[in-house]
Amino acid sequence: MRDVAERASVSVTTVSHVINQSRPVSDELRGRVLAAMEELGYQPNTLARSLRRGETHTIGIIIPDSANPFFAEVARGIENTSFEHGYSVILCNTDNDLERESLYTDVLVKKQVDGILFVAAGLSAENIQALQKRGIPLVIVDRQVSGVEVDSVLTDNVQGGLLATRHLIDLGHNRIGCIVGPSDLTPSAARITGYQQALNEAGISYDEALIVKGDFQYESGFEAANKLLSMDDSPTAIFAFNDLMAVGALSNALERGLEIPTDLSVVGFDDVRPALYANPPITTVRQPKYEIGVLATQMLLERMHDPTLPPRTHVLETQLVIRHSTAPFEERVKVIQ
Amino acid sequence: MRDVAERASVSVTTVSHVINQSRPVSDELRGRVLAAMEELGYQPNTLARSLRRGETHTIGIIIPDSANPFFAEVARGIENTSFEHGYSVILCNTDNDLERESLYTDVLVKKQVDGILFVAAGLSAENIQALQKRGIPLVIVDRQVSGVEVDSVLTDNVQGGLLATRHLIDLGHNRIGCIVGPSDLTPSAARITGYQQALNEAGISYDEALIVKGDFQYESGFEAANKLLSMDDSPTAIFAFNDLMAVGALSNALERGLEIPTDLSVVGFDDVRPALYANPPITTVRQPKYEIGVLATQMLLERMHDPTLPPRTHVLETQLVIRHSTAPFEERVKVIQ
DNA sequence: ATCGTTTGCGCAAACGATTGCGAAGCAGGT
DNA sequence: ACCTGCTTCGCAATCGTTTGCGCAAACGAT
Repeated sequence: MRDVAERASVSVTTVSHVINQSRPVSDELRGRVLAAMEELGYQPNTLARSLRRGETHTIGIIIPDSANPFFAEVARGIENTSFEHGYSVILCNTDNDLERESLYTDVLVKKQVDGILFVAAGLSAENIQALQKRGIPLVIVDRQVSGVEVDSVLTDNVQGGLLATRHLIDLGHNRIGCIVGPSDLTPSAARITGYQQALNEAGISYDEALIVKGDFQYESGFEAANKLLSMDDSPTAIFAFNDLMAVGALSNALERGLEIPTDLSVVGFDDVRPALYANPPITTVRQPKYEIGVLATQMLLERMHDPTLPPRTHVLETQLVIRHSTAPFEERVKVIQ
Repeated sequence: MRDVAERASVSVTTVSHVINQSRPVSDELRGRVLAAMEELGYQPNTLARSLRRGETHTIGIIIPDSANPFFAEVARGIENTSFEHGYSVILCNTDNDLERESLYTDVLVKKQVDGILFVAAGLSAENIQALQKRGIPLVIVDRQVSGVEVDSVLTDNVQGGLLATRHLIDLGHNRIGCIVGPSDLTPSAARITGYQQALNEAGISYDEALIVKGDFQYESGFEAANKLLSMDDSPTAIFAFNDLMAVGALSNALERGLEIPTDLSVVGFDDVRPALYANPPITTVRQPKYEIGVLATQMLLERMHDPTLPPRTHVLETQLVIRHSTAPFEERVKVIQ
């Protein structure tokens, strides 16, 4: 910058001001400065600017696994809108490891990111408050953490559970297996609530035996379905709490020689590509993944620009996407292989 | 830092040296400094350090689409090893948009990243040389760009094409449809070479009509298979140049009522999860995706530490993963629907 | 007593920008 | 001739570190 100033015979102050348009500069000088910058191939040093300004134009995103199709979509939404607003994103995968999460959080604050997006993160209310106290803008995505006021965007998981279950009930099913996620996670709990609510509406009693726990991975869906389908009184439909597990369940059913959807209905959650790729394509509850990322980023940007904003929570609607893995239940004689 | 120094009654110099262990400091003073840091909750300012040191401990990764399962795996490999070595990664998706790619590249150099990983990027030899001239460490992944010496890691795509095609030939197929990628991309071209080579070995003539172009997405695989399978003399096997297209092809075949693998064999490329999830699970050519990311990152780190290193190219082997989408070809009477 | 080497420490100048404050120049009004 | 009010600009401080250089004390050996 000093070189530029010298070449244009002005002070660095003036150079700074023509770069940032932070003060009127005569056309004469502006021209000289611009020319000098051009000739020297000058590139402003973002680091120095950040140091002085106290902003890095960078945000951090803490996420369990960017290779998981659900989170991958969310991340793309985040990255895209960040880019549009001139922000870069530092990607931090935690694999649900709390230690790694807090390590990464530390790195981010040390790097002075302008804000942090916590996607399905495990941090506690105290952690959040500590960050807020330090003046770090943040928004929580896909997790509900009580005991603290914080910007967050989530989807209506109760409604999602309701939609899926009602759909199956409407098709005549009354023994509906449920492949749930880790019980400590808020989304899973909410979906169970929706499931139960739908059963209640229809006067179907809740059967604990039909609930099998998975971990949101394909393999666990396969195993869970294996349990459900080898029961004496096995369910005629399965509601998996995400598509990966639904696909796993589908595979297991197919492997047993079941016809889908004739012999078994399957519905998933999320609406990620694998649900669409499956044969038959799987009926699922869509979460607006990309939009979640977009919205979360917008909220973060707004908070960064105005830290006094009251905390807001956005709850997004889910939507039932009916494909070919669900069909009416028809009473039939059970064939014993 | 000044506060810490004051509280410990030492100079900031000493504080700096106890932080960086860059000079012997008496136990007495070190103790006082450490205590002061603790009491004040002092966090060193990474920005200032980077400015002074000329290193940010951050690398950039330029990639077409981190939501694509193939790239997602590569990205995880990158992120993981970066993390292990104390580096953060800035994620830049380009969607194969050259302008966005160069915009992002610009941002990265302005942010003074210590190095850049170009994954399947479209930059030219000139672009690379320009960056090299500016002293920016970089490595190219999954693309071969001629006319410039640069670190790069790629997979042996000729071998991959060979493996897949030989497998089908060994099963007795001699009309093998091929769903290729955009022809300007080096991996696709190499796989075609492998395909042709395998045909040659077996004395099977190359039939242009069996080659259909896709764009590496599911939908294009579906469409391409649609073309191939509605030919009069349709192929008995399909080799898709990535798994997404293979899954698309599979769906199309299934939709036509074909039995897989009895009526049609399908093999993919990459070995991403969707290939495993499919029913039947798809035979494919595995690329060590995660390892590619790991290796590329290691190479980048090495170059960063020693810029004088001679440019190296690592070529990784592929591996045939036989699953249930391929079977011996049996001559049979064609059923006309 | 003398001398070269370590060891331990601080001063002040970088690094590359931004910004408060004040000065200079010029026009117009009295 | 003097004051006022704009515009346009530069000086120098500042952001939070690192680091070259100089100095003094301690040490061990001659």
